[in-house]
Amino acid sequence: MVRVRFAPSPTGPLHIGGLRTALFNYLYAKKHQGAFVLRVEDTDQKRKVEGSEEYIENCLAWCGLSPDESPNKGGKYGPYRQSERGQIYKNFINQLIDSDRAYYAFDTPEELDALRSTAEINNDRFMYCALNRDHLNNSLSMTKKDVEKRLEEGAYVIRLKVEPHKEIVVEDKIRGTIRVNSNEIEDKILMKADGLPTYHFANVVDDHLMEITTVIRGEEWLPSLPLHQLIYDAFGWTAPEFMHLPLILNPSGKGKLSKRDGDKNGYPVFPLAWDGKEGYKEKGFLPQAHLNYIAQLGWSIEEGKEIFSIEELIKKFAVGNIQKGGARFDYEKAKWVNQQHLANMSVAEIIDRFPVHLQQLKRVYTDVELVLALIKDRLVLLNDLEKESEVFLSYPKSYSEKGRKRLKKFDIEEVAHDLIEIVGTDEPNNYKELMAEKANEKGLGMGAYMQVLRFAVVGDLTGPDLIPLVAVLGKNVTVGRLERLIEYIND
RNA sequence: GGCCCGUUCGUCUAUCGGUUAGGACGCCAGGUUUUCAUCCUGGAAAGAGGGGUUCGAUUCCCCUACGGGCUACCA
Repeated sequence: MVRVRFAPSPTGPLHIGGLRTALFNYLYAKKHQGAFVLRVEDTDQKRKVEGSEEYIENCLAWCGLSPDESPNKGGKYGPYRQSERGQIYKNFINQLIDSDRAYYAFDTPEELDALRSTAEINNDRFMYCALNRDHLNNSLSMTKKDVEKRLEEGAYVIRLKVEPHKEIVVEDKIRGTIRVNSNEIEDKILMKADGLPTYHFANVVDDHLMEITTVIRGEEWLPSLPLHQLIYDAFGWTAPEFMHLPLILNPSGKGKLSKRDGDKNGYPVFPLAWDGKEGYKEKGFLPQAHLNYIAQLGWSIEEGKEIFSIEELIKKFAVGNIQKGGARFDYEKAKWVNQQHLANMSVAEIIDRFPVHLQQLKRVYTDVELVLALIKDRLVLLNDLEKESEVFLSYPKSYSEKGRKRLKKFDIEEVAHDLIEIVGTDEPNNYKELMAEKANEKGLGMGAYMQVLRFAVVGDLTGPDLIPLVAVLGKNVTVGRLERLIEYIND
């Protein structure tokens, strides 16, 4: 059975890249009727950020990517929080010590820093490895007695004993075979002085214990894949298969998408609001539309088609179509995808699913469907519902400067009076015809009447289909707005 | 610096040796709607560079350039 995991660390909010990793894990699990596991990698207590674990769960919930096993939900492979698995790691690290695949090291961080700086000065790199481990303070270089003494004092780490001059061959489902010489790999720390494992160690132990069959994670992990392979080998375990997803890049400037990019570019990088900043939900994105767009970053789903439901994404998920290069996030296209999803929804569905955005409208109109039918095509984001509702709820709060200028060529007051007469005495069905007559009479274009009417009703030159709009507003309101415009003109 | 991974229109991408290099977003221009939006049609816009292999390279190989990632007792 396929088992995949999404393993974020609660060091802050989940961002777009993390969400896509979660999505791909979810799609892969569902496609193969497997399990989608959420594991919280909180072994670095210093970097832990309050509330971020809950935030991650909330994001997944908003998107409908609900895990089959998680810290909250539990499961038979738990606990699912690494901070609660301390004893497990201790047991397994002892195995490695006993089999001479790992060793104790007593060098202080300061000592190591010093070694690194000197190396850097000499245009070199310090690497803790077979070449120099005999000259450093560890259980391989020291006498047994000294080692015992240092162990009693505490303050030690455990390092992987990497055998030099070996070719390590790893396989990535997206990139193929990768070969690295073990001389390039450091004797990485597996257990820190605080008794907690590093990512590399906890990750391998947990993936093994949780029987993960496929590891789907970001490309930033690719360089440590050979190291992970070495750890699997040290235990004599078979490694799962790996898929390293291309990174999501910052649209402007350089590097991968980061927290700060949101502020700079004026759009969110988080699914939900965080730290007072709006997320995609608050901006009015539909979760399925957001996932649809994110899925396309680095994955060509199907030629000539862009809009997919989650069910379709599951059905079509295939490793072979995943891109190798990083993809830049494009907010404009993300919005377009949302617009398409909204357009594909029926008026009834929108009313049913987003009552919050329609509260005002419902208070005034008994037939909200009628109103929504007029504005549905104009919606890009869900929040546009409020914006588009305004014209149905209140007189124009202001008149656009652009509109003013455009209408200057007409005698607005005269046209408005004609319109009051038309609207006040006849039915919407006849408006156009009557306007045409008047226009003809005055030697004006039909546009003059339509535009002045729109300007009076909306306060701008854009808005829903005008005659149906006026029909919904009713005579009194429309005439009132025309009178208001005349007042404004004469002001 | 070292190691690893990448590189097709501005952006996301199609192409699995032979194509006028296709689509989408955005942009521009027309059309429909005697209004707005939607919609429709058209346009500009790409294989990083250099070597090979081949009858033929965007496609396969090598080099260079560029981009990205990693290089912590972070994940």
